[in-house]
Amino acid sequence: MGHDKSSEYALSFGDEPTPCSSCAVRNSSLCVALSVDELHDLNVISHRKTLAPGQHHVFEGDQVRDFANVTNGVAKLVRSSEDGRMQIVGLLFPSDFIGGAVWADSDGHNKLSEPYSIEAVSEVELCVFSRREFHTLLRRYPSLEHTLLERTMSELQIARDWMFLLGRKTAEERVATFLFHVSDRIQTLTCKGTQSFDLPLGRADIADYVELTIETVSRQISKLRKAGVIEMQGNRHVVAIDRDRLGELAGY
Amino acid sequence: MGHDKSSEYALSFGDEPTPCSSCAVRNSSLCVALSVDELHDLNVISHRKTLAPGQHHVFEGDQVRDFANVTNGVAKLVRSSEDGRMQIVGLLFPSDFIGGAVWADSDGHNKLSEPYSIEAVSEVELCVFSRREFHTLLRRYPSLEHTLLERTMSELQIARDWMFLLGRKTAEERVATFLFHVSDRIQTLTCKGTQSFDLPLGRADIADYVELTIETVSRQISKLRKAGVIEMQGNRHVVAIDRDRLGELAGY
DNA sequence: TGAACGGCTTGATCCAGATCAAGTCAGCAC
DNA sequence: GTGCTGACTTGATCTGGATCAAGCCGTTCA
Repeated sequence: MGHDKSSEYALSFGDEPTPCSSCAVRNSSLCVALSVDELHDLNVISHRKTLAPGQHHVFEGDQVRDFANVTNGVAKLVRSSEDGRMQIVGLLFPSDFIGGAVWADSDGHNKLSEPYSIEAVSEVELCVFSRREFHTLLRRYPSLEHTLLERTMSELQIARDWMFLLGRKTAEERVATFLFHVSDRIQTLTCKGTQSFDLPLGRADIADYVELTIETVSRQISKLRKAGVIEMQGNRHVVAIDRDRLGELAGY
Repeated sequence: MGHDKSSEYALSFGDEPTPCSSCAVRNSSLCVALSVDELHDLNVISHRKTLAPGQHHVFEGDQVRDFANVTNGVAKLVRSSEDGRMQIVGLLFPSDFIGGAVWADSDGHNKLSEPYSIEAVSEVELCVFSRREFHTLLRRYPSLEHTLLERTMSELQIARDWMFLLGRKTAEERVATFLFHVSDRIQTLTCKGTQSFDLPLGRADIADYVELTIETVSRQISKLRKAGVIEMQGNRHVVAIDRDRLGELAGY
C-alpha cells in the first residue's frame, strides 16, 4: 500500500490506508492521466498528510522538495518576503496540484528561491510525493507529464490574468472578480449552481488575495449588496442575485 | 526544408532558409531538448516571421493558435481588456518560448479566452509552429515535452513573483527590481558582466510593466541616480555602480 | 446572563503615487 | 543657425484606497 499507516500522516478513517483508486479526486486530479493499473505506482510513492486550519506546509529551503495534490479542503499558496510582507498567489481547491513553486532545474537547483508555502484555510488533506520519485514516474508515464504540462500552462494563464487584476483593476472589480471566480470554482467542484455559495476565505484572506485592505473589501461587499448584485446571509454565505452583472463588474 | 522561402516570412539573409541547426538560439531555446537528427522534424513544421518594432503578433481569437520561439529581438507579452487597459505580463528575450497564453485543453477549447498578444519592442524574429503540429511533436519526443514543462514551471514561478511585486512592492522596489532583472537577463544572453547595459524598454513600457506611471518611473530612476546606485548615460544606458545595493532595494 | 473575543462594518483622516502642467534636451530637417 | 518633434524630467495638485479609530454582532465560556 501507499504508505505506512503508523506514520504521523496516517489516515483517520479506517484501519487501511485509502488507496489511490478510491481517492476523492481520482477523476479530477492529475491522476486521471493514469489507468487503474498504473495508479498503483503512484500509490506506492504517495503519502497523505492532514493540515489543521492555519497550519503550514513549507516549500522553502532545500530539504522539502516535494509535490502535492490537494484531496480535501481549501488552502492558500503564499509568497512571503523577509520583512514579513505576504501575498496570496493562488487558492488551492481539491484536485489542485502544487509543485510549480518548488520546481528545480535539471541540475537539481532552484534558481529563484523565494519562499513559498501552503497554508491550510479549512482542514486540508494533501497527497504528497517526493520530488525524485515523482520525476521518475513522469518519465515512465508520458500521459502524466502531458497532463501536468496542460495544467501548468493553465495555471500560468491564470497567474497572468491575476497580474492584470493586481495591476489594472479597481477595488470594485477586484472584489467582483474574486466572487465570480469562487462561485465558478465551487460550481465545478460541487456540480451545483453558481447562485449561492459559501466563501472559503474570511475578509482578511480575501484582502490579501486581491491586494486590498480588510476595510476596502468590506466596503465593496457592502456596495455590491446595496446595489442588489449580491445578498449576504451571515458573513460567509453569498447569494448571487445578478450573476451577469457581477461578471460585468468583474470586467468580463 | 522547413518553410517556403517565397512566403512573406522568408528570411532576409541568404537564398536558403536557415535550418534549425544553425539557429541563433539552437542551444538556449526549447530546441536543446532535441538531437541534431530530431531537429529536422521541428524544422519541417516551423516558419520564421519578422515583426517590426510596434508590430503585433496576436493570439486572440480562435484562428491563430500557434506557438512561437523568439530567436531575435525583444518583445512584450501584453494582456489587454476590452475597455483599452493593458498590462505587460512578461518580457520576451531571444530563446524564450511563448504558447502558454494560448494553451487549449485537449478538447481544443481555451477556457479562459482573455486576449493576449505579443508586441515587438525592437525588430523581432519569431520561429512559429502551428498548435496541432507542435502537439504531435511533443508526443513524439518526450524530452521536448519535459523541457517545455520545466520552462513553463519556471515561468509560473516568475509570474507569481511578479504578482508579489504588483501587490506588495513600493515604487522604488519595483523600479529597482526591473533594473536588477533586466541586467541579469542581459548578462545571461550576452555573457558579459551586469555592470553596464542598455534598457530594452522606454519609460512608458517600463511603467506599464511594473505598473506605475511614466512620471513615477522617471522620479525613481532619478532617485537611484542621485543616491549613487546607478548612473545613466543617455536615456537608455545604465551603469550599475552598486549592484548589491540595487538588489537590496529590489527586496532581495 | 453577561463579559470577553474575534470577525466584520463604518466613519474620519492621511498619503503614495496618479494626474495635470510645464519645462529640458537631443536629434533632425531645412 | 532655427524650429520642430518626441522622449524624458520635474514640480504642483489631487485622489483612491490605506490607515487609524470606533463601533457592532454573533459565539463561546464561566
